[in-house]
This record gives sequence, C-alpha cells and structure tokens, in this order.
Amino acid sequence: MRKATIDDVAALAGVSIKTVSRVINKEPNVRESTEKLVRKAVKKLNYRPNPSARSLAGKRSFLIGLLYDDPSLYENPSANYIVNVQQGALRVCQSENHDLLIYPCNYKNRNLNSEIRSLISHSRLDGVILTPPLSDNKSLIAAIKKTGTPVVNIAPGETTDPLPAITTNDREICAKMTEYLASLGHKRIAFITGNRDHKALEKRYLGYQDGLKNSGLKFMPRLVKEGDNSFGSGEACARELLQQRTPPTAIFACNDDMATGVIRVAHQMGIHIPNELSVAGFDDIPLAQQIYPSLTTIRQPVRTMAEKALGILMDQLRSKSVKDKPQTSAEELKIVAELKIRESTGPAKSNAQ
Amino acid sequence: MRKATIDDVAALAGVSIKTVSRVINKEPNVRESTEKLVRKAVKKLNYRPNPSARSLAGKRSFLIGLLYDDPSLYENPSANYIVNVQQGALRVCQSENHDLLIYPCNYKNRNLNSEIRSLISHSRLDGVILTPPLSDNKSLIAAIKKTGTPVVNIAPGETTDPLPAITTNDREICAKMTEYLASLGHKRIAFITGNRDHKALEKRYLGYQDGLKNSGLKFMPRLVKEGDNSFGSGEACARELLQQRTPPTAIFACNDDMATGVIRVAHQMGIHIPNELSVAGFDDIPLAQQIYPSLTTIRQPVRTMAEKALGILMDQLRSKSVKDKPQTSAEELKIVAELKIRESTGPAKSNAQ
DNA sequence: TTGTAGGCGTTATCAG
DNA sequence: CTGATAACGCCTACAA
Repeated sequence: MRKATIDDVAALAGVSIKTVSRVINKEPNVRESTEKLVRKAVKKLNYRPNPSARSLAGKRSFLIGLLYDDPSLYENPSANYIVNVQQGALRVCQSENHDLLIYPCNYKNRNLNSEIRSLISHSRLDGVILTPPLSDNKSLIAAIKKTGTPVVNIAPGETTDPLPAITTNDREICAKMTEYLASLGHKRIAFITGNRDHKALEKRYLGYQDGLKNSGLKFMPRLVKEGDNSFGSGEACARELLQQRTPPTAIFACNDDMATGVIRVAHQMGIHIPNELSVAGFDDIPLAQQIYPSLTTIRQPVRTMAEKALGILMDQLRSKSVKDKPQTSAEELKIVAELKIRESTGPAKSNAQ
Repeated sequence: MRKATIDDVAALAGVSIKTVSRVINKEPNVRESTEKLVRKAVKKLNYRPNPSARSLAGKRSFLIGLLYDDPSLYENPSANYIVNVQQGALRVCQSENHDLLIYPCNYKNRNLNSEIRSLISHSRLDGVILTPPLSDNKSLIAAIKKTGTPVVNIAPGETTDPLPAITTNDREICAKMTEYLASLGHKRIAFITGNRDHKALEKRYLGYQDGLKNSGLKFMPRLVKEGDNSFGSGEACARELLQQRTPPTAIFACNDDMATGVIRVAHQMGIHIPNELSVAGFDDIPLAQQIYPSLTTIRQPVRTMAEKALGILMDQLRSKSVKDKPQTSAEELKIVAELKIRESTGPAKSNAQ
C-alpha cells in the first residue's frame, strides 16, 4: 500500500489540499466541521506529512540541533549527562514532530564558530540547543544569533543576555551541601573547583563560600584546589589536600568524577571514609551509587532540563512562524537540584579539630 | 548571499543540471573534462545539494537509523557504550553526507516491531543499525527485513542469517581472561552471567568454560551465578558466592557493572582485593579505572565497531542503488577485544586452595 | 472560509 | 555522453 499524501486526504475528505494543509499546520480560518472531516481522513489513511516536501516548500526544516562537547574526547563518564539530555530532547521532538540532529563537537576548536554556522545553514536547523560548556561561549552564541536561528541555553553560568535559558540553583544547593557538612561538625571543609570554561561551576564555588559564611566558618584559601573536572585532577587535588599538616576533614568536589578521585586517593592512603574524611560530589552519576562507599552528591534533573529547554525552543519557533514579532522576552527557567546523602559523609571526629 | 542551487552550478559550469546531478551522484557517462568543470563550479559556489529536495525527488532519504535499548531506563552507565556507538556512526555519516537518526527504545516493548516499522516508513530510513540486545531480536530483524531496508547488526550473539554483522571475539577473549586467572594460581574461578536477551553474553560464558578446560580446571556449577547486567545483581551474586564454605578466589563477571558490584560487596565484607579475591569484568567502562582497586577487564573498540558497521551499511546502500542486484552476501567482520590487566587481579593465596 | 496556480531543488525519464 | 521536462509532496501567494 502506497504511502498516503495530502492529495489522498483531500480527496477522502472532499476538500482541497490547501484546507488539509491548514488543518495540519493549525492555521486559522477552518470551519470546525471541515476540520473534523479532515482529521478523520488523516487518521483513516494514517497520513503523516512528508518532512522533505515540507521543508522544501516551506521555511522550516523541522530539525533541531543539539550541540554538546564531545564526551568521547575524554575518558570520563559525562556520557551519562549527554544521554540524558538527548533523551529529554528526543521526547519533546517526537511529540512535536521534529527531528533531532545530535552534534558533538570540540569546544576548544578554533573554527567552532564557522563550523557551527555552516552546520546550521547546510542542515537548515530550525533551532539550536546549547549545553555546557558551549552554553558559556559568548562568541559562539553571537555567531549563532547572527544567523537568526533561535537558541536555548542549558545551564549557562550567567544569564546570557536576551537568550532564553534553563538555569539551575547550583549556588544555593552548594551552599546547602556545605552547610550540611558543617552541621556534621566539620571545620575544615575543602573545595575542588572545576573546568574554568564551564561557568556554572563557578556558581558552585560561590555556593561553597556562601555555605561557609552561613555556618560561621572562615574561608581558607589553602583548602581550595583547582581541578579540571577529570578523575585524575580529583586525585591530584586530593593528594595535595591530604598531605597538609592539618588536612581537611571534608572535601567537596564540584563534580562526581573528581570526588571519585578523592575517594580513590583516600583508599590508597589508608584514610577511612567517612570516619576520617567526608567526601561530597555533584552530578549523581551512576558510579556514585556503585562506588564504595557510595557518594554523597547533588542530583540535577537533567532530562527535565532538556525537556524544558525544548519546550521553550518550540515556543520560540511557533511565535516566530506566527508573526515575526519580537521574541517573547528571554524566558528563563530555574531548575532545582537536590541533595543525595549517602555513605561518604559523616560526623567529623571530635578530636580532628 | 543566497545558497547556491544546482542551477547556479549548471550555469557556471555551462552544462545542464542533469549533468551536474550526474557528477554529484557519481553516475557514469560523464566525460572527465566536463566532470572537472562541474567540480570546479561546485567548489567555487560552495554548493551542497539540498537534502530535502533530494529525498523528495529520489528514492533515498540519506537518513540512517541507529536503534538501541534506552539506557536511561536503567540506573547504569551503559550510556557510555551508546555514546561511543553514536560517535562512530556519526563520523561515517558525516563523511558520507548522511544524517543519523538516534532512536532509543525499550527492547521489551511488545509493540516494538510495529513501532520500528512505522519509524522506518515515516522517517523513510535508508538503513538501520541494530545494537545489543536488539541485534538478537529475531522477530524484530525479520520485521525490518520485510520492509526491504538494509540492516547491519552490531555484536549479535549468533551470526544472524544472511544479515551483515559486526561480531566479536567474546568467546576467545573470555577464555583468555579465564586462563589468565588460572595462571595466577586460582583454582576456584567463579563466573557471573548476564542478561539472557543479550546473546553475545552467552559467548562469554562459553569462553569461560573453554578457559577452565584449557587450564585443566574443572567446571563447578556452584561457582556460576546468574546476573542481569546490573550493578545490583552483581552484588547479589557476589554475596552468594562469597558466603560459600569454600568460596572462589576469583570472580569473573561478564560485564563491568556487575564486577563493580562484586568489588563493593568485597569491601563491605572486609575481603581484600586482590590479596584475597581477584575480580575481572568486561567492557572497560570509565569507572573501571576510577574505582579502587582499578578493575581488570576487557576492552572492545566500540567506536570502531560502529564505524565498520556503517561502512558495511553504506556499501549495501551503494550496491542497492547501482543495481538491484542481490546483496553482496552477508558480510561479517570480526572485531578483536583485548585484556586490560589492572589492580583487581593478583596471585591466588597459596593457602587458599 | 475555501480553493487555484506556481514554485521549492532534485532526480528520473526519455529523447537527442 | 548530454539535456529538456515531468514528477516528488507540500506551502505561499493570491483569488474566489
């Protein structure tokens, strides 16, 4: 059986193809009764518009580009993050009859801007989703904006100008984690920072400082080490911290990979977790529950964030097609992360002070 | 500047659009000199054919579907596997000017067959790539075959009929791992099996048995436990094994997640790895290097496998378009995995016998 | 509220 | 070997 076309539907419904088109695209000016007629025909023929024909004739491609930093460039499990984002994005795309084009790229690539512009123009993307650390790349954002393509930003460090974004409560939740550690009696709480290009991580650092302040603890620079998000850097920072004369009794790393590095070093040095050292991370990667001891961390609803991002993007596309009216002011949705208390944190030894 | 079309190229080259089309599609019957002319014009105009127009006019969609079991349905890091497959697939797609449609699905879904058939017909996929455990789903494969869409199978358990596939040396390499453990002096080597729907895992089990035989060890049913690939099942199996009166001195799990579970249980029971127990896995997930002690395991070049799979698929598409000649007999490419010896395995204690 | 004509950029057909 | 011309399925304008 041949695939039904708009003509078949029109014939069956006894209307013109334009009317069918109107119904399909939810354009106004269709009598309700005829709309019903058309919908019935559509269903009966199991009709679905041909995307190629649509994008050829119309302005839209029904293609959304999902840009992310290529996880396979590193030896780390951020793959998990990406897959969740993909999942969320796909769900919305499917329900809205769009396709998703995944595009891993190297955020350090010098030609990134032109690479992406060429992608957008050749693939005729209707819209673009940016994930960290791409979402913090001002120049890339500007380049994309110039093409007129709607963009939604996931978890940028700062509200990016008039660009809609999904933001998080990174700062607040990190303050909370720090306060939690303080409440366990820890006085020397160390922090491991992350990739400087990922601005949202700075918010975590600020949150750590807030937490100290709120708990009446003083900020000690020697307890802050700079990592780069990798497991290895977590190990290195942990060694530096734990070799100090009066080492920290708790270490809060701004992602789970580095926290894992801390745990590993503690194992090697024969330091017991959580009796002698508490460790906390951020992300709640699967590993967090598999490692021993399981890792206290912070979970972000990544999938939901992606869904919201695509929701906003779809809105933009709609308002854009309806009328070239100014974009509905940069929306911004704040997503809330939560603490996951597990085995790697516990009371500070009273004599450790 | 407007995007160049085939007309622009034709005009610049001073030929008809059909000739340009011939060059683009590498059809025969074009004089070499005119071909050069056309290519020059193409380059000068930075011309790229419009995919929508192509798929509308032609038979092809330039879309490849990548089907996989939705990793986000579970709490496990198989995301890593998927991302690597995606990466490999994307690379080939880009170089061949195809697009990749990722399609996570639940392999247990009762309507999977019709879901996929509808996907293929509506998205007009040119070809499909199947990953485990989908690659072992005979009925799904039959359903797809019926649509006439070329399929390439990644890591099926058995050579699937006349269907091209990328296979692995799972059996051989697992025999090797077992022999390695035996060479360390282990007499009681346990094995944890995996998801029954993933047939390639059976090959691992057979390899284990081969390895025992080759090492002159006798197969003991009580040392084999059935897991389901999950971390949790690894823990459960480990407990059963380690509570036996004469427990194994080595445990070989057929994936890393379960091996991780074993390590965790050993930690909890105060069993030292590798002094009192050796543990080995399969996959070499990132976690394998982050856990303490780091995990001895087996690494498969997943990305390469995906690349090869797409290579075969592209060949199929080409031969299909050239001439509806019978598919070039089911190709089968065997990929070789390798042992990664790390800290979790060591000599058996001599008194443990 | 509905319908008609024309074109989007390619490929396929069939002459030259 | 090369080139007109008709599809492909839909959307945008413009009529009715």
